[in-house]
Amino acid sequence: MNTTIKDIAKKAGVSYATVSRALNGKYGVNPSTREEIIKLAEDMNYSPNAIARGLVKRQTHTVGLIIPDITNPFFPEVARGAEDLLEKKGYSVFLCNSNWEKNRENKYINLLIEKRVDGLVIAPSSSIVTDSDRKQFARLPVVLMSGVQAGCGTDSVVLNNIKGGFIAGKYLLEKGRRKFCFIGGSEDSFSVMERYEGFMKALEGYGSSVISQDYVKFGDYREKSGYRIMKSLILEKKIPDAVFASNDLLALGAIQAISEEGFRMPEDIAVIGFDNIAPASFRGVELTTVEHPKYRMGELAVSMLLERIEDPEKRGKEERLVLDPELIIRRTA
Amino acid sequence: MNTTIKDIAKKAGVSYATVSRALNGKYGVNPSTREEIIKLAEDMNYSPNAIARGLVKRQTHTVGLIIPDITNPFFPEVARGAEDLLEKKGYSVFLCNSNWEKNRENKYINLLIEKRVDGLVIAPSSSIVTDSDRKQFARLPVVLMSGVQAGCGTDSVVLNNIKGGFIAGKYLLEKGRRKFCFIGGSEDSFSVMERYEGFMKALEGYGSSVISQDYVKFGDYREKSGYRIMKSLILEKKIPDAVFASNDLLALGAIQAISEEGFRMPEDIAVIGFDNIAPASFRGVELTTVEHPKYRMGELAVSMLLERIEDPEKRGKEERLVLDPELIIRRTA
DNA sequence: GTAAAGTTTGTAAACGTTTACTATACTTGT
DNA sequence: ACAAGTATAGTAAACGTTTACAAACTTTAC
Repeated sequence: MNTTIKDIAKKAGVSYATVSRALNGKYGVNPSTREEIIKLAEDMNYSPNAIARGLVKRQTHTVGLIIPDITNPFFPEVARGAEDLLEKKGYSVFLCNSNWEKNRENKYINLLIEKRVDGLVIAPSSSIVTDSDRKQFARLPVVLMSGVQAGCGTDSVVLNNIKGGFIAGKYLLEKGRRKFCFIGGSEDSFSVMERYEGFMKALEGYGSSVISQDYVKFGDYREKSGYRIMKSLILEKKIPDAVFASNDLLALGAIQAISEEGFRMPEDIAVIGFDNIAPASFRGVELTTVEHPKYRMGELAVSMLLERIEDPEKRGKEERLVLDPELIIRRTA
Repeated sequence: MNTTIKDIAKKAGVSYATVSRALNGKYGVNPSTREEIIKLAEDMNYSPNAIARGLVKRQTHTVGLIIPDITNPFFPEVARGAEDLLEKKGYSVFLCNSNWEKNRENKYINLLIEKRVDGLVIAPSSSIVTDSDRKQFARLPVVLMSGVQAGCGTDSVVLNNIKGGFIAGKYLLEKGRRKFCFIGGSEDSFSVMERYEGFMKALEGYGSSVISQDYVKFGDYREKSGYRIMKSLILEKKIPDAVFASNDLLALGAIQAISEEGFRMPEDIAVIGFDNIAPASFRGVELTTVEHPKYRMGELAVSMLLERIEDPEKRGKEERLVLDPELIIRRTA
């Protein structure tokens, strides 16, 4: 069994209140007894029980981080940004993969509330915030990240996706491209649609001459999906001169199909991805893409959360932090 | 304030022991009262306090996962394997990045012990297990992963690195390569040295004619390091016909240097990496490498840990699970 | 009709802390 | 020498559960 404060008290011949005070550096205990107690604690291999402390203090110094999938190269950086700041502030973090399932996400939210985390950072599996979500979010500070609609009723930190799509489209246009293709992840995804919207906005004025609806395709967020979409487009003899994918994985898949079919990049077809995940910068890939400050996003989300945990005043104002994207020009466009 | 069991008891007009029993599906409460209590709990938005429960049951259904860096593409898969199984078993997981710092790792171990996790899965930042480690590990079930020496005194799941190095060397030899280069991460890393050892074993009988000491280089585990090492080797006119890197990131860096310098792969120089991280399979990369069952490793480590948590009998036997590597032949060798 | 057994409920202690309140023993200043 | 203040320590309640034990009531069996 673990040593407790009472064991120490007994050995030191004092009450356990004194031990608590001594160990927590509180005012009002004789320096010599304090010293003795600290030494005793060390000798007895004492480790304070954070569970018991959490019960009385009603806070656990723990937060939950719910993301769709840590295996998706977008999220490790977000997680790292979050964790680094949390660690510095003395918090621990529960990692939860929702696996893009609303159901698993909800189960986790409930579980974390039961475990009395001090707050929640969520990169939601789906853009829509349900009533049941809202009910849960009322119980504790929550900050949403990435792909969250304005007016969702919760604090959030997001990317300016519209701008991201816009700068990609604008660049391609300036490079003289005139036959565009858009490959998106899920049509239900808010951020995908925003990127699409921004992209189309850049193309305004050029109208349907530069992008026709059968060059706009949706799948899931995976490489394979980008590959399949691009491949079948090419096989149908629909050859664009520029492809904008709503994320890098999709773009990577598209690249694979494009080079398999013998087209050169960017000469024949230019490709721009989104997010600037690590593999995008590898030699032999060198994907032109839109930078998404992932680490920063995780960090900011946590910083907002901590503010709200520490100061209840700041809660419920539905603040929205918007990060700026940036075009990273490499080989493929 | 959150609803407690007592609030429910008051409203239902029963003692709170009864509420506890009802909610936990324990034997011995009248079906109709139980139903009423459950309904009441729902209406009152009751969420059981896992902290309080943890205090009395002396278990938290929580484990800690300490890894060097979730941003390193090796670890997300490990983490996912761990988390998937834990989730299924009703456990939550603390994610901790040691950032390869022994100091941060130790801080985390202490913190997690304070938070009374039921067990720990650690991918250590350094291969050596110190006395202070051992002292902490005696307090709770611990399973070590990856790069852990036999005889370290703790249960572990590892890869057969020697075999991994061996099959890489053997394959290269069979392909007629005769001028080898080895690029390793830290020399202090046990798994790097094992991979080296296996590699050299394959080359036995050929002796120093095929690999000289100035073709054996160490750096850190990052892409940049592989790039730098390979680049300077080539600039010194030391041109091997085969490179074996102790991990894929290093190999990716080496590839970059090699193609920048105008050599063809595998014709001029063959490259084999290690771990088979996701980017290794991308088009334009297609790195030949040694598969490391990462997801499985996370899963197995957790499964061992859970065994030990649930059955104290199984503790302290220093069991060692060894996974088998496998050569994945792609473009670069 | 009653003893035995079973069902349902309540009481109270325990888990390991923190902390408000109280009590005692020293210091000071006058 | 004594009132007032200060430094140090102790007591006990609280945090929200679970659970051993006891109590009350209901069935069942004969």
